[in-house]
Amino acid sequence: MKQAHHPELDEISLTAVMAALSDPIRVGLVRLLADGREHGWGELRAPVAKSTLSHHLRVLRDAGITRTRQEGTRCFVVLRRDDLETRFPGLLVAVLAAAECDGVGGQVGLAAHAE
Amino acid sequence: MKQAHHPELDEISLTAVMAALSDPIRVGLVRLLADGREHGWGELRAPVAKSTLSHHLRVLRDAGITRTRQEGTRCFVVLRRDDLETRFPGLLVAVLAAAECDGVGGQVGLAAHAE
DNA sequence: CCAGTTGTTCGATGTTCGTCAAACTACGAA
DNA sequence: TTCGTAGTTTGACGAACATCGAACAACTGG
Repeated sequence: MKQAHHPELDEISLTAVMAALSDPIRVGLVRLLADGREHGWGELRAPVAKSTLSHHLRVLRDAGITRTRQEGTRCFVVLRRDDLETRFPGLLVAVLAAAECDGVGGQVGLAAHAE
Repeated sequence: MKQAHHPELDEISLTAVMAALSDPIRVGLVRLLADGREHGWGELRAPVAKSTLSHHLRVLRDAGITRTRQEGTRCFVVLRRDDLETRFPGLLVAVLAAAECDGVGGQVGLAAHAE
Protein backbone atom coordinates (compact mmCIF):
# COMPACT_ATOMS: atom_id res chain seq x y z
CA MET A 1 0.00 0.00 0.00
CA LYS A 2 2.08 2.82 -1.24
CA GLN A 3 1.31 6.37 -0.35
CA ALA A 4 -0.94 7.84 -2.99
CA HIS A 5 -0.22 10.90 -5.02
CA HIS A 6 -2.18 14.05 -4.40
CA PRO A 7 -2.15 16.79 -7.02
CA GLU A 8 -0.82 20.20 -6.07
CA LEU A 9 -3.12 23.20 -6.12
CA ASP A 10 -2.19 24.28 -9.63
CA GLU A 11 -2.29 20.73 -10.90
CA ILE A 12 -5.99 20.50 -10.22
CA SER A 13 -7.81 20.73 -13.53
CA LEU A 14 -11.38 21.79 -13.95
CA THR A 15 -12.28 19.02 -16.35
CA ALA A 16 -10.91 16.40 -13.97
CA VAL A 17 -12.99 17.85 -11.15
CA MET A 18 -16.09 18.00 -13.30
CA ALA A 19 -15.58 14.47 -14.54
CA ALA A 20 -15.06 13.21 -11.01
CA LEU A 21 -18.27 14.90 -9.92
CA SER A 22 -20.34 13.49 -12.75
CA ASP A 23 -20.90 10.18 -11.02
CA PRO A 24 -23.70 9.91 -8.45
CA ILE A 25 -21.70 7.77 -6.06
CA ARG A 26 -18.78 10.17 -6.02
CA VAL A 27 -21.12 13.10 -5.50
CA GLY A 28 -22.63 11.20 -2.60
CA LEU A 29 -19.21 10.65 -1.10
CA VAL A 30 -18.37 14.33 -1.42
CA ARG A 31 -21.65 15.22 0.25
CA LEU A 32 -20.76 13.00 3.18
CA LEU A 33 -17.36 14.58 3.43
CA ALA A 34 -18.82 18.05 3.23
CA ASP A 35 -19.14 18.15 7.02
CA GLY A 36 -15.42 18.89 7.03
CA ARG A 37 -14.60 15.98 9.29
CA GLU A 38 -12.24 13.19 8.48
CA HIS A 39 -13.99 9.91 7.80
CA GLY A 40 -12.71 6.36 7.91
CA TRP A 41 -12.98 4.19 4.87
CA GLY A 42 -14.99 1.71 6.88
CA GLU A 43 -17.65 4.28 7.68
CA LEU A 44 -18.55 4.74 4.04
CA ARG A 45 -21.56 2.81 2.83
CA ALA A 46 -22.19 2.64 -0.89
CA PRO A 47 -24.02 0.02 -2.98
CA VAL A 48 -20.89 -1.14 -4.76
CA ALA A 49 -18.12 -3.65 -4.19
CA LYS A 50 -15.23 -2.49 -2.08
CA SER A 51 -12.89 -2.48 -5.06
CA THR A 52 -15.28 -0.15 -6.85
CA LEU A 53 -15.45 2.11 -3.83
CA SER A 54 -11.68 2.14 -3.72
CA HIS A 55 -11.71 3.13 -7.37
CA HIS A 56 -14.09 6.04 -6.75
CA LEU A 57 -12.04 7.26 -3.82
CA ARG A 58 -9.02 7.17 -6.07
CA VAL A 59 -10.71 9.21 -8.78
CA LEU A 60 -11.65 11.83 -6.20
CA ARG A 61 -8.12 11.86 -4.84
CA ASP A 62 -6.51 12.09 -8.29
CA ALA A 63 -8.82 14.97 -9.18
CA GLY A 64 -7.64 16.81 -6.09
CA ILE A 65 -11.01 16.75 -4.39
CA THR A 66 -10.07 14.66 -1.39
CA ARG A 67 -6.99 13.86 0.62
CA THR A 68 -6.25 10.39 1.90
CA ARG A 69 -4.22 9.62 4.99
CA GLN A 70 -3.06 6.25 6.20
CA GLU A 71 -2.85 5.11 9.77
CA GLY A 72 -1.84 1.53 10.15
CA THR A 73 -4.13 -0.52 7.98
CA ARG A 74 -6.94 2.01 8.13
CA CYS A 75 -7.15 5.00 5.91
CA PHE A 76 -9.00 8.23 6.35
CA VAL A 77 -10.33 10.60 3.78
CA VAL A 78 -11.09 14.28 4.03
CA LEU A 79 -12.40 16.90 1.65
CA ARG A 80 -9.83 19.43 0.36
CA ARG A 81 -12.35 22.17 0.83
CA ASP A 82 -9.95 25.07 1.24
CA ASP A 83 -7.77 23.97 -1.65
CA LEU A 84 -10.75 23.71 -3.95
CA GLU A 85 -12.02 27.06 -2.77
CA THR A 86 -8.67 28.63 -3.54
CA ARG A 87 -8.38 27.05 -6.95
CA PHE A 88 -11.98 27.38 -8.08
CA PRO A 89 -13.80 29.81 -5.79
CA GLY A 90 -17.43 28.97 -5.19
CA LEU A 91 -17.42 25.85 -7.29
CA LEU A 92 -17.59 23.24 -4.56
CA VAL A 93 -20.23 25.13 -2.62
CA ALA A 94 -22.38 25.47 -5.73
CA VAL A 95 -22.03 21.80 -6.60
CA LEU A 96 -22.85 20.79 -3.05
CA ALA A 97 -25.95 22.97 -3.02
CA ALA A 98 -26.98 21.63 -6.41
CA ALA A 99 -26.51 18.07 -5.20
CA GLU A 100 -28.76 18.74 -2.22
CA CYS A 101 -31.33 20.29 -4.48
CA ASP A 102 -31.18 17.40 -6.91
CA GLY A 103 -30.90 14.65 -4.31
CA VAL A 104 -27.92 13.12 -6.07
CA GLY A 105 -25.85 10.66 -4.10
CA GLY A 106 -28.52 9.74 -1.60
CA GLN A 107 -27.59 6.11 -2.01
CA VAL A 108 -24.33 6.75 -0.21
CA GLY A 109 -24.38 6.80 3.56
CA LEU A 110 -22.43 6.47 6.77
CA ALA A 111 -22.22 3.45 9.01
CA ALA A 112 -24.21 3.68 12.25
CA HIS A 113 -21.33 3.89 14.72
CA ALA A 114 -19.71 7.19 15.54
CA GLU A 115 -16.02 7.76 14.99
CA MET B 1 -34.05 18.26 -39.35
CA LYS B 2 -36.59 17.69 -36.67
CA GLN B 3 -36.96 20.04 -33.78
CA ALA B 4 -34.82 18.85 -30.91
CA HIS B 5 -35.98 18.10 -27.41
CA HIS B 6 -35.08 20.41 -24.58
CA PRO B 7 -35.39 19.19 -21.00
CA GLU B 8 -37.73 21.05 -18.66
CA LEU B 9 -36.35 22.82 -15.63
CA ASP B 10 -36.95 19.95 -13.25
CA GLU B 11 -35.67 17.43 -15.76
CA ILE B 12 -32.20 18.93 -15.66
CA SER B 13 -29.99 16.60 -13.66
CA LEU B 14 -26.80 17.61 -11.94
CA THR B 15 -24.82 14.62 -13.12
CA ALA B 16 -25.81 15.28 -16.72
CA VAL B 17 -24.69 18.89 -16.39
CA MET B 18 -21.43 17.89 -14.77
CA ALA B 19 -20.77 15.24 -17.39
CA ALA B 20 -21.52 17.69 -20.17
CA LEU B 21 -19.09 20.16 -18.65
CA SER B 22 -16.28 17.67 -18.26
CA ASP B 23 -15.19 18.01 -21.88
CA PRO B 24 -12.88 20.90 -22.79
CA ILE B 25 -14.60 21.62 -26.09
CA ARG B 26 -18.01 21.84 -24.48
CA VAL B 27 -16.66 24.09 -21.76
CA GLY B 28 -15.20 26.27 -24.48
CA LEU B 29 -18.55 26.45 -26.20
CA VAL B 30 -20.25 27.43 -22.98
CA ARG B 31 -17.65 30.11 -22.40
CA LEU B 32 -18.39 31.58 -25.81
CA LEU B 33 -22.09 31.52 -25.10
CA ALA B 34 -21.58 33.14 -21.73
CA ASP B 35 -21.93 36.57 -23.29
CA GLY B 36 -25.64 35.92 -23.27
CA ARG B 37 -26.05 36.49 -26.97
CA GLU B 38 -27.40 34.05 -29.45
CA HIS B 39 -24.78 32.59 -31.74
CA GLY B 40 -25.07 30.92 -35.09
CA TRP B 41 -23.72 27.46 -35.58
CA GLY B 42 -21.47 28.77 -38.32
CA GLU B 43 -19.78 31.19 -35.98
CA LEU B 44 -18.44 28.44 -33.79
CA ARG B 45 -14.88 27.38 -34.45
CA ALA B 46 -13.61 24.24 -32.83
CA PRO B 47 -10.84 21.84 -33.84
CA VAL B 48 -13.21 18.98 -34.61
CA ALA B 49 -15.27 17.74 -37.53
CA LYS B 50 -18.68 19.27 -37.96
CA SER B 51 -20.40 16.04 -37.01
CA THR B 52 -18.46 16.03 -33.76
CA LEU B 53 -19.38 19.64 -33.11
CA SER B 54 -23.00 18.76 -33.75
CA HIS B 55 -22.64 15.98 -31.21
CA HIS B 56 -21.24 18.30 -28.57
CA LEU B 57 -23.98 20.81 -29.16
CA ARG B 58 -26.49 18.03 -28.72
CA VAL B 59 -24.97 16.91 -25.43
CA LEU B 60 -25.19 20.47 -24.14
CA ARG B 61 -28.78 20.74 -25.30
CA ASP B 62 -29.79 17.39 -23.82
CA ALA B 63 -28.22 18.35 -20.51
CA GLY B 64 -30.33 21.49 -20.48
CA ILE B 65 -27.40 23.85 -20.73
CA THR B 66 -28.24 25.41 -24.07
CA ARG B 67 -31.28 26.02 -26.20
CA THR B 68 -31.28 25.56 -29.94
CA ARG B 69 -33.51 27.41 -32.33
CA GLN B 70 -33.91 26.85 -36.05
CA GLU B 71 -34.38 29.46 -38.68
CA GLY B 72 -34.45 28.09 -42.16
CA THR B 73 -31.38 25.95 -42.63
CA ARG B 74 -29.42 27.83 -40.00
CA CYS B 75 -29.64 27.15 -36.33
CA PHE B 76 -28.81 29.33 -33.40
CA VAL B 77 -27.76 28.38 -29.93
CA VAL B 78 -28.05 30.29 -26.68
CA LEU B 79 -27.11 29.59 -23.08
CA ARG B 80 -30.01 28.80 -20.73
CA ARG B 81 -28.43 30.97 -18.11
CA ASP B 82 -31.56 31.85 -16.14
CA ASP B 83 -32.87 28.30 -16.18
CA LEU B 84 -29.57 26.97 -14.89
CA GLU B 85 -29.45 29.67 -12.25
CA THR B 86 -32.92 28.74 -11.09
CA ARG B 87 -32.22 25.04 -11.00
CA PHE B 88 -28.70 25.14 -9.59
CA PRO B 89 -27.99 28.59 -8.18
CA GLY B 90 -24.44 29.76 -8.58
CA LEU B 91 -23.26 26.66 -10.38
CA LEU B 92 -22.86 28.06 -13.87
CA VAL B 93 -21.17 31.22 -12.64
CA ALA B 94 -18.72 29.19 -10.59
CA VAL B 95 -17.92 26.87 -13.46
CA LEU B 96 -17.46 29.80 -15.83
CA ALA B 97 -15.12 31.51 -13.40
CA ALA B 98 -13.22 28.28 -12.88
CA ALA B 99 -12.91 27.80 -16.63
CA GLU B 100 -11.46 31.28 -17.00
CA CYS B 101 -9.05 30.59 -14.20
CA ASP B 102 -8.04 27.25 -15.66
CA GLY B 103 -8.02 28.37 -19.28
CA VAL B 104 -10.12 25.41 -20.34
CA GLY B 105 -11.76 25.60 -23.73
CA GLY B 106 -9.40 28.15 -25.23
CA GLN B 107 -9.23 26.06 -28.37
CA VAL B 108 -12.79 27.03 -29.16
CA GLY B 109 -13.37 30.40 -30.81
CA LEU B 110 -15.68 32.54 -32.85
CA ALA B 111 -15.45 33.28 -36.55
CA ALA B 112 -14.22 36.73 -37.47
CA HIS B 113 -17.42 38.20 -38.87
CA ALA B 114 -20.03 39.72 -36.62
CA GLU B 115 -23.55 38.42 -36.55
C1' DC C 1 -35.87 21.29 -61.11
C1' DC C 2 -31.08 21.26 -59.93
C1' DA C 3 -27.22 22.65 -57.18
C1' DG C 4 -25.25 24.60 -52.97
C1' DT C 5 -25.44 25.41 -48.01
C1' DT C 6 -26.36 23.86 -43.34
C1' DG C 7 -26.76 20.84 -39.96
C1' DT C 8 -28.21 15.90 -38.41
C1' DT C 9 -27.80 11.01 -38.41
C1' DC C 10 -25.37 6.73 -39.20
C1' DG C 11 -21.99 3.26 -38.87
C1' DA C 12 -17.26 2.41 -37.46
C1' DT C 13 -13.27 2.76 -34.45
C1' DG C 14 -10.54 3.38 -30.55
C1' DT C 15 -10.74 5.01 -25.77
C1' DT C 16 -12.42 5.61 -21.27
C1' DC C 17 -15.49 4.34 -17.57
C1' DG C 18 -18.05 1.68 -13.89
C1' DT C 19 -18.33 -2.61 -12.15
C1' DC C 20 -17.06 -7.00 -10.21
C1' DA C 21 -14.28 -10.94 -8.41
C1' DA C 22 -9.94 -12.45 -7.25
C1' DA C 23 -5.28 -11.93 -6.08
C1' DC C 24 -2.25 -9.15 -3.54
C1' DT C 25 -0.04 -6.16 0.23
C1' DA C 26 0.40 -4.37 4.71
C1' DC C 27 -0.56 -4.24 9.35
C1' DG C 28 -2.25 -6.09 14.02
C1' DA C 29 -3.44 -9.81 17.08
C1' DA C 30 -3.20 -14.51 18.85
C1' DT D 1 4.26 -17.58 12.36
C1' DT D 2 -0.36 -17.87 11.33
C1' DC D 3 -4.69 -15.82 10.96
C1' DG D 4 -7.72 -12.05 10.13
C1' DT D 5 -8.78 -7.33 8.91
C1' DA D 6 -8.29 -3.25 5.63
C1' DG D 7 -7.61 -1.50 1.44
C1' DT D 8 -5.29 -1.60 -3.34
C1' DT D 9 -4.29 -3.54 -7.74
C1' DT D 10 -5.27 -6.38 -11.69
C1' DG D 11 -7.87 -8.40 -15.26
C1' DA D 12 -12.07 -8.79 -17.52
C1' DC D 13 -16.43 -7.26 -19.31
C1' DG D 14 -20.09 -4.41 -21.26
C1' DA D 15 -21.61 0.31 -21.71
C1' DA D 16 -20.78 4.90 -22.89
C1' DC D 17 -18.04 8.33 -25.20
C1' DA D 18 -15.24 11.25 -28.70
C1' DT D 19 -14.12 11.20 -33.11
C1' DC D 20 -14.41 10.81 -38.09
C1' DG D 21 -16.24 10.42 -42.94
C1' DA D 22 -20.13 9.64 -45.56
C1' DA D 23 -24.86 9.61 -46.40
C1' DC D 24 -28.96 12.10 -45.62
C1' DA D 25 -32.58 15.81 -45.03
C1' DA D 26 -34.27 20.56 -45.33
C1' DC D 27 -34.15 24.89 -47.00
C1' DT D 28 -32.44 28.64 -50.55
C1' DG D 29 -31.07 30.45 -54.90
C1' DG D 30 -30.46 30.07 -59.80
